[in-house]
Amino acid sequence: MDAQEAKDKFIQNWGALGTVWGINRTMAQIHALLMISPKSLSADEIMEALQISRGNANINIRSLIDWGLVYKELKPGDRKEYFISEKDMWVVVRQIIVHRKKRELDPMLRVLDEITNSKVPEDSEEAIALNKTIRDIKLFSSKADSILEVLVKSDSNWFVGTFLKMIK
Amino acid sequence: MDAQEAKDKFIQNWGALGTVWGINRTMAQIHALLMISPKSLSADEIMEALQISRGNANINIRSLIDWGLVYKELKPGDRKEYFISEKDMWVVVRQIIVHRKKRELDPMLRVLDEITNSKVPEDSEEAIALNKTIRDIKLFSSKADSILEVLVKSDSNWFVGTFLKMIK
DNA sequence: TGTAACTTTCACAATTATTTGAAAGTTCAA
DNA sequence: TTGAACTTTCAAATAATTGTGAAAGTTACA
Repeated sequence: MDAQEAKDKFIQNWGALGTVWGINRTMAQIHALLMISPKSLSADEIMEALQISRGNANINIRSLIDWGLVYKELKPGDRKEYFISEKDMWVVVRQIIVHRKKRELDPMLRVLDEITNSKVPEDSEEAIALNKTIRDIKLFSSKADSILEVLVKSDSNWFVGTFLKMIK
Repeated sequence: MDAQEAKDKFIQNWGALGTVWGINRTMAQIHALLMISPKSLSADEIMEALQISRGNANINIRSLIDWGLVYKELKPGDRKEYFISEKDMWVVVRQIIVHRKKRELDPMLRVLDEITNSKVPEDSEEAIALNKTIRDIKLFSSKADSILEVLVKSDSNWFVGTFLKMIK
């Protein structure tokens, strides 16, 4: 396998993985491309490498910046913007967790609270089961939330080290 | 809010959450419906409650069984199959992790191994960066894998308890 | 066996998500 | 200011996913 082939394979697969992680294919591919690029790339270079349109490139680069996975780099004396990716896997995963927690877990918890606070009368077996399910999810989520908080705030080495010690 | 309204709201939102978690809307809705149902339901009851077709109900019920989130229940003297869901949130999340790890993480790691084993010549800055990225991802994944293994094998109370103690 | 009750399959339809590309907007050096 | 270089937007096109429903398949029991 030559270098180009290996690169393509990596980008393709990272893209496929992204789709099942709530990250669209192009966004994940741009991220893959930047992760394996030793230097920052311009929008045009990204469009060229992945054969995508300007609009598509623009939107997905912005999303990546939004997620904290890609940074802008301005070169003095050049009007173009260049992009460089976060390369520390720990930080990458952390950013994804933070972002998705905010986008998905939090709204769900809001809905559950809304239902809880509206005091659905427990006048049927069904209503009781609903309330119990909601209580369970909230309890579980608050635990998951604490764990994710720690995970997000801690340093990779500390976390993995302590964790692996704990299970011995 | 009455009980029906609360139920619908819960089902709708659980469905929406599913879509961003690699689980399709209907599959998540059926799961929600079963989670808040104190008794097992037949395919017809599910179709009726969610207003979906027989084919759709069938396929998604099978997937849920596949994921280990729903169980068949056979009532003596009744040819129909009834379905009941896993209600322990810890088990639900665990099953999802197991299933997705198998479906997503493992194939990615296979691709990375394939690239590594094909010995891409490190004859350019790019090829070096690619190899480094792949090494990093593999290192990270193997750590994540150990952690998930423990998480999957352990009991909820033990896990959360030990974890929260550890971070104090 | 025959047949009624139930489950599964699958071609096509509907829906949803993504991408394109051209036009509008912005920025900055002259 | 102007206009060239660059970025952003968005309506329409395309692609991908999901859902439908009727027909085929399966099963159990008379």
